[in-house]
Amino acid sequence: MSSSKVLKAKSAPRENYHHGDLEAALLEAAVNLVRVNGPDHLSLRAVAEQVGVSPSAVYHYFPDKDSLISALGDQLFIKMSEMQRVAVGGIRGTSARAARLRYREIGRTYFRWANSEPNLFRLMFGGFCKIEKRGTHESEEAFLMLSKCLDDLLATGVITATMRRYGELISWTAVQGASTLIIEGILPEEAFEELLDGLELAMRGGAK
Amino acid sequence: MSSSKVLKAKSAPRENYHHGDLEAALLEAAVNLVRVNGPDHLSLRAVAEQVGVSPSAVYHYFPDKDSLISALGDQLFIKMSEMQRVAVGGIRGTSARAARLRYREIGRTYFRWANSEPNLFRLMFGGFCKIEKRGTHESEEAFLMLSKCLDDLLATGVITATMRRYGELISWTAVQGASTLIIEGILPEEAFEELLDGLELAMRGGAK
DNA sequence: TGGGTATCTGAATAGTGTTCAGATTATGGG
DNA sequence: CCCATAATCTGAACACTATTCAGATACCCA
Repeated sequence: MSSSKVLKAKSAPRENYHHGDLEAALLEAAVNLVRVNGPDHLSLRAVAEQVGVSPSAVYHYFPDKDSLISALGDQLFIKMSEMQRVAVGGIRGTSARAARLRYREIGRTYFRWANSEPNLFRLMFGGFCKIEKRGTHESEEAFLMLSKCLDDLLATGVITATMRRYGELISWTAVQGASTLIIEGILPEEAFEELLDGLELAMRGGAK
Repeated sequence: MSSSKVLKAKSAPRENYHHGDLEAALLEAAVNLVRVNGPDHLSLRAVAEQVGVSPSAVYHYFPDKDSLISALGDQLFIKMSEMQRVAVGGIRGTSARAARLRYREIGRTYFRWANSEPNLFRLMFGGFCKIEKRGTHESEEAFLMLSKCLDDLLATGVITATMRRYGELISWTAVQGASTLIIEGILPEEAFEELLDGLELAMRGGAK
């Protein structure tokens, strides 16, 4: 199945027995394999082999294969919320225009992440990583970012107070759902910008 | 891992060599296993064993394990759109109230399906089944049902013409996303009804 | 320097998807 | 009715997987 041999870890190609910090190297190797082969079809042995270590070595850092995947999921949630912070931070200003751009950019970043790395997105939201308390925490951070963005929209008079109440929920779920439906080939890619148009319009109105 | 032995296929417990129609029996066994163990962790051998057949027999009906899963996905898409038809058909009348109830019921049925069988939902939308042309077809059928429902809402003056344009996209993606986020434990279950409230409100307004 | 400990290996077990030669049964034509 | 042919299923094999554990290795601190 594996047509081309991948090179070992870049940080420590052939160190003496003890590998600097395996845990990180394993996660890095795993994320690359998942990206290519999907969250199912991840092989523990392949991860170990790519790092240049015995399969058994993995079990000193993760009790399970599923635990490795869960840890990977946590890492991806953090990475994703960092991308959001960068994206929204890149648009400055207190004008209504800036607030609207920020709103759209939050959604776009979410979708771009999903669309550029579908297999990682599937890992995060496909029931692979058992979220106990960690993942929820990171998700709430992204949620707060969206919440703050909607506050700006309300302050600048772009959205109504009524829709402010439901804006978070609708925006988040719609962007999440669109990401899934598009990467699974059920919705066309162009649908996403259209969705953003619709969402912005919906946020404007909504009063009885 | 398997604590309790499951009984053989009900239709033909121990027929003579040739099993009436395997393909259906295999799919039925597979859907039960996926429901319990998740779309990953599905074992071809376990499917064969539950039907009471050799593992090799599967390959006369499906070239692959992934093909079996894809076929299962197709079946689930059909089943889901049938549930939608039943749900929306149960609410009759041309009043605005009936139209609103239908709108909510479409979303609820979608979510109820996801929430009651999370592993089947994950199979459908988690990148397991490679949709070529089939899955899209069934999805479009469900899409048309929602579309017709929105037409009723427009005709009875519940929603504005502007939001009619984006209503399908927003509603579908939001319900899809909420289903995912809730079954993965990221959003609380109560959020769904709140989302429906918000969606209904959003459909009402939206005009500039 | 030596002892203790964290780290990693090698081999073994049980289970997986997949292939293929051959056994078994159904089916249709004489 | 019987036989040849085709469809269906089995058994064993291969390469691969996760997981366990006794033991080898290298680091670190006393």
